Amino acid sequence: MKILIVDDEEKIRNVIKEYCLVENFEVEEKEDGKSALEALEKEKFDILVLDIMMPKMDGFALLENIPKEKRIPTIILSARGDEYDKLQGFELGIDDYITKPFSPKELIARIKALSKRTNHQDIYKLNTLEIDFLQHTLKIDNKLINLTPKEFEILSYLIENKNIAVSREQLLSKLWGYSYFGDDRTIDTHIKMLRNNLGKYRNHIITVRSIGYKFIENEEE
Amino acid sequence: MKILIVDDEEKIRNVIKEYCLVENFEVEEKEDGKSALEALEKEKFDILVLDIMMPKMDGFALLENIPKEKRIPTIILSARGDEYDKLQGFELGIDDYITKPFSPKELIARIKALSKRTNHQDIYKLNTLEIDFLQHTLKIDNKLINLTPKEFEILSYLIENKNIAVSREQLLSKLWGYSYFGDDRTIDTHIKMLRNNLGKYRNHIITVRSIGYKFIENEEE
DNA sequence: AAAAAATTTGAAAATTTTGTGAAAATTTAT
DNA sequence: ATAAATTTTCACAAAATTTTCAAATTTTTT
Repeated sequence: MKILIVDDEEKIRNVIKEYCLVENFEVEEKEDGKSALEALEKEKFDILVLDIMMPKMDGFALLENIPKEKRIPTIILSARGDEYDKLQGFELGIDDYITKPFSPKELIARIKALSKRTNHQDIYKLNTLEIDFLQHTLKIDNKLINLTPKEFEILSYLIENKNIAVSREQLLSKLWGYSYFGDDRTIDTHIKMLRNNLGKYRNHIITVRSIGYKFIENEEE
Repeated sequence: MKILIVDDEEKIRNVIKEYCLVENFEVEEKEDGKSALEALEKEKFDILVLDIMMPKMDGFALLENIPKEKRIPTIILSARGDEYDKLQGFELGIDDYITKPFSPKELIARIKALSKRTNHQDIYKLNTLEIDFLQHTLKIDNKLINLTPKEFEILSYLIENKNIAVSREQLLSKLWGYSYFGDDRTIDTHIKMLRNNLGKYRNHIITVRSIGYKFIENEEE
């Protein structure tokens, strides 16, 4: 999860950033609209946290200037009780709204909630590979591939964290649950089966030595 | 889809309307309870979006004054944190509520969700399989199949959620009720009977291992 | 180049989950 | 009240999945 924070006050940015890092969110911070726009141009973010009151280009102006196809779920930070802000913001299609002063915990909660309701993909496609999370199915070349539950879980998790190395411990704790006392290497066996089942897509699962595995979207060098 | 919006604030109405139009919903707006009642009298709406706090006749009063046969799925707009509102509203049979300030995107999402769960069809057909949800009948090859009530409920639920894996817990909570302390496996037995009764359509009920079951529309390769 | 470390792999063992028939319990109809 | 129908429980078999383990392989380090 990658978050862009735009606020002119450094203190606020730092607080938010700190909390985000605890949650393992990737964070980029900008202090004005212009540099924020540049960042949005270059990188892909999941969520935008945006202060309304900023010198030069304010939050609304920024929103208006984001090209349509680059718009992302946005949480607005604004001064308390500013009804006018709210309405304006709504018209521009913001997704949530929190008034200053706010508790960083609440902001985090809202970020999570927002990402959950916007980034809930039902289907993931990569060329002819297609995962339907609702149906619990994997298709390759339009043919159903039968995955075991664990294989499906692992694949889902890797894809949720695509392009990110996921450790064995992480997999174990997320997919097996808190107290698992089995062999680390169990995962390897599942990965083996998973790779076999992925057929020609098998090398999208990369082993990251001494860490774990990652699912890559683009077969890189 | 036709929506009636009742709110005394013009700005809010406009925002909602705009978003609804993007979704191709038909919209009618009223600014008070009285004119809303008249509109409900005259036209047929699919969903009512209703502000609680209004001068003269408030939202609750409006709900109470809608004749029983004219009542429609309702989403309440209420001031944040007003717990009392929520409860009162629920007792009157509202279907969802959202607190102000709200994101219009979320409202749209809720409207869609609500319409999905209330506007269910009366009849479902798949080749020569035909379910009449009103009559509670199942026909295959034009022959009546006698299902027990539970079997019919399960089949209905699976079909309402066709192509989605449904967990045993979900089935239990939806079909048996909140607090059921029986055996999970009861469901399996019902599924067994259901499959037998479905005859040649038996393999439209797929078991999703470690989850539950799903009804698939297309027998996939 | 050898040793060490980490991963892959195949096969077997252990475990879990599901299908099914029959009986018991409960509800509904006669 | 009795019979019939429905629902639930249960246990065992069957099927599928998960785990273990050790040898083989690959990669990294010394």
